[in-house]
Amino acid sequence: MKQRSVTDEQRAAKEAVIARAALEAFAERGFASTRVADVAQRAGVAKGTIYLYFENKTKLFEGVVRTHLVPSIASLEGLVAAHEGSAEELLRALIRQIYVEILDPSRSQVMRLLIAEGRSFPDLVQVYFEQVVVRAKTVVGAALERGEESGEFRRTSAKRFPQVVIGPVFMATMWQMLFADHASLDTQALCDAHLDVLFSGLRA
Amino acid sequence: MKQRSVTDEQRAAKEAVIARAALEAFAERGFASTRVADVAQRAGVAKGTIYLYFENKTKLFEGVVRTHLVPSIASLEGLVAAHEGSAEELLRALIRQIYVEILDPSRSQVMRLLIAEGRSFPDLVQVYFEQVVVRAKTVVGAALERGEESGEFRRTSAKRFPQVVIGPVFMATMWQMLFADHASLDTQALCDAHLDVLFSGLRA
Amino acid sequence: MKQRSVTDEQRAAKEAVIARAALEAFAERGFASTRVADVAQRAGVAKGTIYLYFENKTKLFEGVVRTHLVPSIASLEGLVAAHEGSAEELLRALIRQIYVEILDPSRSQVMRLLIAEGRSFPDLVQVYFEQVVVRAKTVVGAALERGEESGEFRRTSAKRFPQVVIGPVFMATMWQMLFADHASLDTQALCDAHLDVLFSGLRA
Amino acid sequence: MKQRSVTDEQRAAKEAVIARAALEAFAERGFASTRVADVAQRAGVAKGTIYLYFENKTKLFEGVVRTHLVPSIASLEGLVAAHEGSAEELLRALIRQIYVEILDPSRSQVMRLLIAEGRSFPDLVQVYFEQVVVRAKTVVGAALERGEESGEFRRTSAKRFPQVVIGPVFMATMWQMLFADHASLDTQALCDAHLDVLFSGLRA
DNA sequence: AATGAATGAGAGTTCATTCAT
DNA sequence: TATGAATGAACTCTCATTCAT
Repeated sequence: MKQRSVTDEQRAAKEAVIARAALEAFAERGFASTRVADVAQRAGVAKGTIYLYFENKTKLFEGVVRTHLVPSIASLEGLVAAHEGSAEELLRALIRQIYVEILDPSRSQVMRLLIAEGRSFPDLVQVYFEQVVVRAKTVVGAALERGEESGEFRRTSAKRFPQVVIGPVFMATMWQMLFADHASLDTQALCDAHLDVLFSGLRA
Repeated sequence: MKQRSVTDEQRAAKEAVIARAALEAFAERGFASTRVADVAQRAGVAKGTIYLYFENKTKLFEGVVRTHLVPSIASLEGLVAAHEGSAEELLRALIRQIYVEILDPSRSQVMRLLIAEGRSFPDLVQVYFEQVVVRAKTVVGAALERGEESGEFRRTSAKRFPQVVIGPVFMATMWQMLFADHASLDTQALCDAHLDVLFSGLRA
Repeated sequence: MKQRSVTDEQRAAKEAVIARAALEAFAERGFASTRVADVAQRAGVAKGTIYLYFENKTKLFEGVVRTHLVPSIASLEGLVAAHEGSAEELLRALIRQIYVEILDPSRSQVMRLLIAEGRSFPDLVQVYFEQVVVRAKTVVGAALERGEESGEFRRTSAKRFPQVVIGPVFMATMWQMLFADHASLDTQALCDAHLDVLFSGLRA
Repeated sequence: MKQRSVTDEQRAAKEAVIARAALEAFAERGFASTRVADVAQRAGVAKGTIYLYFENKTKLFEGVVRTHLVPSIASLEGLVAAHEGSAEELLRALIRQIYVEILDPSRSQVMRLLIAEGRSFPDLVQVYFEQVVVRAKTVVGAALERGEESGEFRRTSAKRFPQVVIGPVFMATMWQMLFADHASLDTQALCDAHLDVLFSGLRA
């Protein structure tokens, strides 16, 4: 048992190494242009070893993306569940947290990969939609709802369209990935500007 | 002369047919996964014919993207130059127009392609940045500035970050491309919600 | 009639232009690497025009080689038939003429082409063998025979192997084609040395 | 160490198999007409395997030719260095050895390839010129010189033109490659006739 | 379990040949 | 008769995947 468990740990560890290498490689070159040999080299293993951990290149991609998909939303949901103060405070905290999460390189790389390869991986898109997008939308929607209920926020149709609230965060991520070389954003200042305009716009 | 002009026209026409087919194919599958033969079939020509119009697959991609890159900003700049009413009216008109432009399939497909393949085509990214992004940013920034000057808008740092204003439009586009199958957006309603929140947030 | 004859002349003239262009192109790049479009450009006609004069690329090659194959031997045969002086004088004249003929660029290019492409064009090799090689061998053999009969030359087996007599000429041609850039031969001096050694070797 | 050395041997062995197959294929069809798949089939490996040993088709050709280029001259140079008898004996031995070397199929095939493809591979021609031609010329020239110095040979300009001495050997090779089917040479008898005429011509 | 040599399907590209003009 | 745009077969080269070691 102990023996096996050690082996399992080792296996999981190497799988993680490969997955990390794969994410970087895919993010850098896209799915089709990434060679399995590249991933192997980055991971410091031989080409054939990849196939001991992942069935094929497609499964490798799916595995890697899935791995990096889910974990971030729970913390947002936790914020909402735990929060006891004003709706504005809650929404501010949420948005700031979203900025943090989404600007994390491996998270934004996954988003980029989904935008790039989504057409070829509809299952991944669906998982992402259900596990991330819908939940994030729900969380933000709930905060907006709470603010309207409490009378803090005007009644707007924003709660039906949390995209209005999230849009700038999303755009900032894409901007950084594409244009950081040309004009890097001061995301902290952008976040402040975003919150300033947003809450002026929402307040009753 | 007439003869030649007809030939040139024909050439341009066929080049356009190929370019259109290529845009669709690249948008659907990405650069690397798109086979030249696919583009040919879509365009209704033989594989070899592509090479009479484009030097190679890379040049085809660049050509197609470049073709669809530029044209939309001039109309926005025209709006600003011609506008005589309030800053709010101007900005509303601008944003509505951006929604229209950006949601146009060929325009949004090009954006998606740039996000997907930008790492491999830095020149294209640069052109897009200079010809589209900077100009759009300038236009929106100018409208915000005008509103602050006239006292219509509060003094916020939004004018330094037009991304706050544009973000929702951008997100709507990406949403439609990725999630239209799962939950298509009512972009008209979203635009209204966006403008509602935005101008409440901006007004002095 | 006149009309037709003029047309025929024109046809023959253009065919000759194409053939000349083809010879140059083939000599420069070999059969497989020569593009029909290259020949057309050299000849100053359009690609399709070639096919009005030659059935296909292979026939073009065969035609061109055949055209340049035959004409040179008759003059040698004429020399032998007409000669009345000593066998040495005859053989000297023959060899000098062979130097002249064989070093002519178009003739040596044809030889090179046959060496290069012979395996793929056995018919051409056969024609060359029968129309050129055998006849040249016969001519030289006859001169040697005549010298032995007259007592001018020792009886050697050279008459069975005119290659011994011709070899240096042949080698000089190949040398010039391959090594002219590195060390061009003084073919006149080489011819003199050749004749010097040869006739000292042959004389009774 | 042992392990690695076995691997190296295996690698070298397979490379040699491929090189041999390639030489045959190129000799038979020329560079451009030879398909990499043909070489692979001859070598009994898959198409892709060729590329594990040679960068591309051109490098394969160059490698193969280079491999078969050099080795033969050293033995001739050895003959000259070691010889102690008469110049005639030396030159006879040299020429007989040249007949042996040059008529060896792989050697003559390489010569044919250089004649055929030299225009496209000037580097190979240069190597051949420097490593083979110049050295052979020097060796033969030295033997001639020695004969003149010792008073065995007349003073002729043959020593400036060893082509006069080598020509028949060279021609015999080409003859065999092109015309063996039509009239195979008795190279032994030709060599005898050659030496007979040559030394009668050279003797003082 | 790990390796990396070997495989061969598949892609980009070229070019001999055709044919509408 | 002459053109050159169009075709598609055939080629080189790559790379996901397998498998003997």
